[in-house]
Amino acid sequence: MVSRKKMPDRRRRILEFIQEFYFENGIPPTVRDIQLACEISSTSVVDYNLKQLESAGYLNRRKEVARGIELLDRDGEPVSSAPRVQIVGSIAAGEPLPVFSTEDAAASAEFDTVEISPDLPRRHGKLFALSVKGTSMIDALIDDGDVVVIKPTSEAGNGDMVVAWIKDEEEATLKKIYHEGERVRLQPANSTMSPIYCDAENVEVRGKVVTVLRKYG
Amino acid sequence: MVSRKKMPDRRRRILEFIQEFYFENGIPPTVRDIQLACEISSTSVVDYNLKQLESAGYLNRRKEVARGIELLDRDGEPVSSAPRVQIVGSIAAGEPLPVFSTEDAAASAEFDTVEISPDLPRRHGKLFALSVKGTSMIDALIDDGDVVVIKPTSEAGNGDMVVAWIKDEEEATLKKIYHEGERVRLQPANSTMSPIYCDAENVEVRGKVVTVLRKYG
DNA sequence: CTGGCGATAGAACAAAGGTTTTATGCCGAT
DNA sequence: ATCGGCATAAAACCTTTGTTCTATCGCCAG
Repeated sequence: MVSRKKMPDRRRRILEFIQEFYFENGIPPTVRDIQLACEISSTSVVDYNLKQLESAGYLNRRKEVARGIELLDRDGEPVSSAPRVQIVGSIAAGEPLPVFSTEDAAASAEFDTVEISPDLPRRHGKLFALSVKGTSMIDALIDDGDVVVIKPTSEAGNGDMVVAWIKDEEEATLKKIYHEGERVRLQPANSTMSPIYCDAENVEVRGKVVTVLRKYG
Repeated sequence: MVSRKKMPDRRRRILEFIQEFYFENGIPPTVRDIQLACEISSTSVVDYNLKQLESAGYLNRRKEVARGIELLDRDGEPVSSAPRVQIVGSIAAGEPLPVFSTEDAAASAEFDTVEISPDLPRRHGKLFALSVKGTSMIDALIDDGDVVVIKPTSEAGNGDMVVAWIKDEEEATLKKIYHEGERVRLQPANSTMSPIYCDAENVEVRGKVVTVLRKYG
């Protein structure tokens, strides 16, 4: 994998400028745009730093193409203007959760997708989605038909909204999680509802909820 | 305004290619990319058609800039890769609603914005957003801190989720609306809750809710 | 001190790509 | 027939922009 540490100031500045420029103009900057903005004396210096950024995995350069810089997200994927995530299944009380791994999802192309805001993959990397079946998540303010976007992980900090699988109930649910020693508190997002307490052994975190999508009309 | 009718086949093809190319590559095509893809014998023909498309309001051309084509949406606004809508205020029970008109919002630049999925403005045109203060919309499955994206309109069909202002209660709310003769039924999104009935005269629709944004973490 | 390495410079080159000029075929209106 | 607009052509032109070459500077380990 690519190293992601100490980057020279100027290099960081260049990268930030590219992101900002692309965001504002919808096209990548030229080498000379960068040169000007970052007060660099020579285009060759820009080129040098771009090459460094490229081999560090921050961006891609289309050869001999005007404005050929292509920004990459943390997984090395191009930052698309209309990112989509796959809906790998549904979540409902009492139904097993679909297994979702990066490989699986990439391999099986036959899933629905939803378009999401571009900054989500920028911030969280690879994401998946589940559609919610039924109103069993209503205490988490999530309705039938809503789509929850999930960052796969088995670790969760206190207060994270997670996809939790409660083993002995055979039930999947969306709750805020709090580790309290031997047990786990699952708190509905709806503050008027009461929490659930479970044995820590009995709860499996499958992912963190990044956002909820609900469309009307 | 710009006329939007009978467009020569080739011109339409060019426009579609630009959209497709930009979508797939994240950068606009060059004149020669278009020439090749649309099987046109000369760059000048492409240029000619681009000029036509430009004066018809479909796109913008940055002069003397490589890959300077900028697609415009139906309002003549650049199709940004990361569209943002302004949060023109907040919505809460018992507080007046901010006035939102296209002109107002464009003029006063000092608002927060949220990034939204690009297909929303494509489908709905100009949009606004309100941040929800307090838990008074909890029956509509909308939490404190959520942001609702709104298409401004005073008309609403049955079943639309709308921003409704109830005059004599001096209260703004988010509900599904149903016209029932002399009166209006305001139905919470949460199916376990009961509807409210109001006099039709007493309810003002300010806009339709297009989507709800809720972020975790 | 000194060779090596990361970073910077200045200048020039060459390909990519926007723009222009001039000419031609195809109508529909006069 | 013919004039004018619309659309198409071919070729050249020239700016923009990626790329390369060579040299220098600071720093650090040997």
